[in-house]
Amino acid sequence: MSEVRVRFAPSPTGYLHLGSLRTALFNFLYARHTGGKFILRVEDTDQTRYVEGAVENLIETMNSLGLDYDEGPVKGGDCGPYYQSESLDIYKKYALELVEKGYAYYAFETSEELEEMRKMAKLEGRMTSYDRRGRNLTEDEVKANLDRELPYVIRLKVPLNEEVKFDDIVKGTIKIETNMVDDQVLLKSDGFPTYHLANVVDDHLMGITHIIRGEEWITSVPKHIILYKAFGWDVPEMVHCPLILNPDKTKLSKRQGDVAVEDYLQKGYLPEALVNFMALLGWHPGEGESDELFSMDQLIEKFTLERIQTSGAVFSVEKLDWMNNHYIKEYDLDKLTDMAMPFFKHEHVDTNDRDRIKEVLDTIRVYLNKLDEIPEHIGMFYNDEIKVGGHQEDILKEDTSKTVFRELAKKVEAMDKIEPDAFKEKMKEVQTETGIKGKQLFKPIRIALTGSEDGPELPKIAQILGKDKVLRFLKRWE
RNA sequence: GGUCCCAUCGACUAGGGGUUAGGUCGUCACUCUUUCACAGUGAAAACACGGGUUCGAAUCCCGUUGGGACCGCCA
Repeated sequence: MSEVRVRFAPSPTGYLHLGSLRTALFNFLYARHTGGKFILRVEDTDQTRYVEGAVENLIETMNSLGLDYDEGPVKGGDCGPYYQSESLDIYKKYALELVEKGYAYYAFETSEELEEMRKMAKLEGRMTSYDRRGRNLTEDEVKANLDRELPYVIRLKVPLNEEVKFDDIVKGTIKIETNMVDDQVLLKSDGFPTYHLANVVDDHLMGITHIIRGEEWITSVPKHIILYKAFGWDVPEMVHCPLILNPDKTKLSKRQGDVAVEDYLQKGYLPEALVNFMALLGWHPGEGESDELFSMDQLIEKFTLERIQTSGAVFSVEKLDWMNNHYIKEYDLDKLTDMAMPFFKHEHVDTNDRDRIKEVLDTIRVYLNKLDEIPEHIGMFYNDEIKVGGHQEDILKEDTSKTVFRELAKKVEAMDKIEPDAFKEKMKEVQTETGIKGKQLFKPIRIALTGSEDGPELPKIAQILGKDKVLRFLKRWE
């Protein structure tokens, strides 16, 4: 069997959609699993949707997720160009070839006419596709129109009364009557190809063996197969992945939450967690596998097309959060600190004191579902004074509390600097000496030091706060 | 509306003729921790429905219902 060649072919709309990420990931995993090639191709055939910097952004995002491609923009390869907008003449040549062979034809309707046609069809409850009227034009009429330089498109001449059948690796055998297939525009009046033409031509020219993409494409496969046959080309294997869904089971959309991978990265979801989580949406390693935490290497090793699910999967942030928290807890502290830096900076924390930030981060990471929650948890380490009110203040003003503060302060004063174990020891001593214990002992200290009733272990907090601050906070209530 | 796809706990899923239908997230309870979180233990929680086939169906077939995708000179 020849080498596997798969491609991820996004249109550069400005950001990487979660659904696209999953498609890219499956392509990537399959290529790496089989030792094949993963190709990135930019489908920029819609001039009206050109977005500045989209490709750079896309590549950057893919890189940060560890999805490196073998051929594509910037990197190059033997099957370029990898921007479709750079091979307009090729698509045109193929479109013309089709016309010549009788598999396609010129059509001269304007967008407005088509719009009208669709409206009527909808009104009458008919299929809204093109009514194939352009097929009735005589050769002379076409020639005359062309001579007059009327704007034209080239449309696919779908063979009527046939059945197109194909085997999808995840969906199984699918049959569609050609009468239901639209005479799709292949070449637009601006000279650009549509997705359908460009996709088929490029997939063939680039030697793509497996088309792995979202299920939303499944109804256009017949058009593509008709094209492959018209050209006399082999049809690649079809692999249509189930959609990723909103909680209401509709196709994942912007309206119902963040959909751009960049947004998730920015919020502090770790690339490893994102990859791990997305891989499990619509895919599962199979029987006997109860674990769900996989590194990229493990995913590559386990990934097969046959284990892709048939039905759509709801994107659940709760599980992503859990998984991300897991990765945050396990992550290399130095790398995590690097990633966390922007969030500290944003809170105006002195980022020169990296060691201290590292310590803070290490003690709060257990609380973090994502890095952007850092601000909620670091306040207590950077307070200059503690603000309390209500029943917390009442607790601090208890006689027993004052005793605790006085005695503890004395002991802290005698310390060189605060080590967690030593601090704990001192608290114990205060307990035995004063007879104050339990909540009466710990709660006031916690509130005095942090202004909060919960958080990480007190000794750890005391250490990070340092002797001076601890004393100052304690003495305020003596 | 037409065509196509899909159907196991709330979510992600395992299983795929005989199982107490398993795991993970979430939820709840308990334990641990003098707090919260983490961790641990446990609980509640599912085969959409109706017909076949079969000794036996969640599993195979058909239908119904429900959901979804697509029906652009967007991709």
